[in-house]
Amino acid sequence: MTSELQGRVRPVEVDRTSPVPLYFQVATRLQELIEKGEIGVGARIENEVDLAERLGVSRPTTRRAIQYLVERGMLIRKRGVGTQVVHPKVRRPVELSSLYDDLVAGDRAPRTEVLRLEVMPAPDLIANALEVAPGTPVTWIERLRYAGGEPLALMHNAIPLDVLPLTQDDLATHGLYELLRRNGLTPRIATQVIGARSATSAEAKTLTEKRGASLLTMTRTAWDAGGRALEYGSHVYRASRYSFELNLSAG
Amino acid sequence: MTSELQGRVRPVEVDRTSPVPLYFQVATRLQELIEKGEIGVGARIENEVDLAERLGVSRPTTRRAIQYLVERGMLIRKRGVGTQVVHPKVRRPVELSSLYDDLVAGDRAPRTEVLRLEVMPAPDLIANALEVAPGTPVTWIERLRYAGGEPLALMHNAIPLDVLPLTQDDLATHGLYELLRRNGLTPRIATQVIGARSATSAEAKTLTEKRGASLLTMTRTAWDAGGRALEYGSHVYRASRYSFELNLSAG
DNA sequence: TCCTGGAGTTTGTCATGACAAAGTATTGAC
DNA sequence: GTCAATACTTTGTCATGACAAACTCCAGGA
Repeated sequence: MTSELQGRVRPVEVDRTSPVPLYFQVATRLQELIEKGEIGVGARIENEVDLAERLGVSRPTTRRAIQYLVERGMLIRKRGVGTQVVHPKVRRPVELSSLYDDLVAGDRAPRTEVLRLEVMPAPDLIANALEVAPGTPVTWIERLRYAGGEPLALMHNAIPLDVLPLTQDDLATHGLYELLRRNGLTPRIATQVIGARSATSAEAKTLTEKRGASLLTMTRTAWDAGGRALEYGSHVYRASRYSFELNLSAG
Repeated sequence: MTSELQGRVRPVEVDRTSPVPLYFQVATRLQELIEKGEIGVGARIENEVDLAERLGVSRPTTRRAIQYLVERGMLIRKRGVGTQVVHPKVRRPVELSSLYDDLVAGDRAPRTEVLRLEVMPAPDLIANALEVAPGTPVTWIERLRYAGGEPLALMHNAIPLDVLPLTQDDLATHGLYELLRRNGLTPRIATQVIGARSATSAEAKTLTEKRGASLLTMTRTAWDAGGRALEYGSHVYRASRYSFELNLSAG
């Protein structure tokens, strides 16, 4: 019960000429120390006041750095006690990225086949999800996504025409989210529903599954920072090849 | 193009005698105004400096209140532009709650049947998920969850014995998370994997589904603020009756 | 022995002041 | 009239100072 938990952080230098905010420099450095295990799980880090003084930054700056890691689930703070390492890895909140990006990052050789691409007036269901008037022109896309040479997912998307016109070539070589971002459209908020159902015979054939095989379903609507609906998607994944991973943290 | 977007917030009073932090009072009041539609979607709110002055609080306090709503997806900020309402409802991040709590909240009359409850040494898979030594004593639970009189989910959980001893009676009438919280154990971080598969004949029978019906699967490990693993769960849900809803926001 | 009270530690909240950076709008030159 | 430079607005970052609240620990009294 003495000072066994008093893991002291090593010197952290800040670069005031850098355009990177100081609080972020401090947070990044702390994160490195924790990920490398130099500050072990369970250890308390230096208190805010001392840490600030040693780094030559103000206490609010130090606080903000620590807060950043608290929100990511690495640290917890207790008033009167201190700040403790609870997990050596960053637990990201659920990410807002496309399947394509995920596969690229996971080195699973994605390929996309565009089955259909047409402009049509939005039916009620889609108009409702996108919060636009029924009949608003949208680009309707059906794509088959392969990974490692095998079909993985059948994807249906609707993108309002005035958000972004899309071509077959773009979609064959890039993820939808990448195309959105490239045009300055950044998804910021999304609502998703994840469920499951059995494959229809057409779906089974397309995905090279048996009829009645279990499929994961995901429908999503994504909005940009301005509150404009960018995309509605209704996808089915081969449950035998794919699952969703989530990291949650509660306030 | 004049000032149509300049929705000004009405007077907001702060109560300095209240134990509720000022930033939270301001945030709550702003949230109310937005939810009631008094500040419409797309409207800009007053700038930080003016708002602070009018409320008689400092700019950091105002900033913190606004930041709180930004993180919840109601507002977005742009440097040089201002702060804009993008959504009239709070978009909560994915919640860390149990199915039981959700059903109670949704008024779906949950009922729980405890099929099995025993203490056993943790097998490798579970020990691994809980990050404890293999063989550590855990309480192993199998429960059948009903909603609206019908079976909804078959739930398997492992709780380390030194975290919390459990009895059959407790579990029949309360959700697992409620029991944890009641004993001062608050889940703070969790990792989940959501997938799907076909029901085995035993599962189908228990859940009154046809053999081969699609089931949603969810495995989860939850940790408390101290980084201690509280619970490992492996559940299957009737896909015909249940799906997961998520709200995401990307920084 | 127990437990109550107070001192000390550490994070939580709040104020004030200052400058930087990123947009927007206006003005002026060509 | 068009375009570029400039002024202005608004949020982003940072410092300093102060007090409050929650927790731990130890000493003293019942």
